[in-house]
Amino acid sequence: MGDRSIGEQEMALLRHVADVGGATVGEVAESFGAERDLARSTVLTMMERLRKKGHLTRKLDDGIYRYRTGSTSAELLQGAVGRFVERHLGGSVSPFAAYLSEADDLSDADLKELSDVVNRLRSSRRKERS
Amino acid sequence: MGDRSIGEQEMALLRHVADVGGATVGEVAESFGAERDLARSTVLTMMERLRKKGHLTRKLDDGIYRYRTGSTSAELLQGAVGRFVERHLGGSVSPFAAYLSEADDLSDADLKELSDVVNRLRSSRRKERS
DNA sequence: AGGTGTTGACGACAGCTGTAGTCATTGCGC
DNA sequence: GCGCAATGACTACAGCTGTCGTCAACACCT
Repeated sequence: MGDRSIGEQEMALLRHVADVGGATVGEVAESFGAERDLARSTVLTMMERLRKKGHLTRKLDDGIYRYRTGSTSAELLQGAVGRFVERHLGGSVSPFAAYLSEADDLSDADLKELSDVVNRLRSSRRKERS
Repeated sequence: MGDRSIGEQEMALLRHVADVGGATVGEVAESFGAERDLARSTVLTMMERLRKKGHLTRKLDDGIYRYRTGSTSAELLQGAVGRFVERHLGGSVSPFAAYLSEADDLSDADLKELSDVVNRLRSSRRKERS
């Protein structure tokens, strides 16, 4: 178990499965796999590795296995971000701020979202300090 | 060349060299290497790999090689963040926002920095739209 | 019965990373 | 002159990821 490390392509596949809410190897190969030009066996191998690592579960359904994730796509991403911040940035988000200030292709929606989050955090800080 | 991929430990080493502004293998082994319990040969191997990949340069100085980075530690981190956002988040910053809103150990300094950046971006947006 | 497509399970291989051992050279102290 | 420590260059190897090929078992269609 314990072995929860995950690669980039694996994460993409995992999110795909999470997004469609469960899928068979054949289905994943036709959508996700076809987009990236992967052989069916490649998709199968990745899904089985993810299962061995505990990121996917499967259940026999009508004769074929249907795979599912335990988390939503958003949760997976959030976890990935957390690991990244922890491991690469040593827990500080300051480098991320530096990146943002240079990002010219930031969408208005992203900016608003960030702004909202920051405001929410700020106001909750104020409360705690009182 | 082109081959600029980099691993986690490699990035840490690279940043260390950037931070001290250039160092010999022996020096890196004694500081960075000792902290992480790495053999001198391990450090040497990593530094040479980084050099082959173009992340480090070296120059004979008093009989021994002194290695240097082309970028500052901050720039390296920023690049890492950029690659992460690009590859894992598909260019969207929204998952980062989700992460932030859950991060309870965010420092006041980090929060202020984020807030400042967001404000700066917002005001420049206003200007552009006018 | 025979061909065809789908599914599952393995085995395999290459490239990257992390980590180290070993060997030859060289400069320095005794 | 000799031994020791520092240096640099190689070689090596294991684990993870990404990618497949192949084989066997079934299910169907004709």
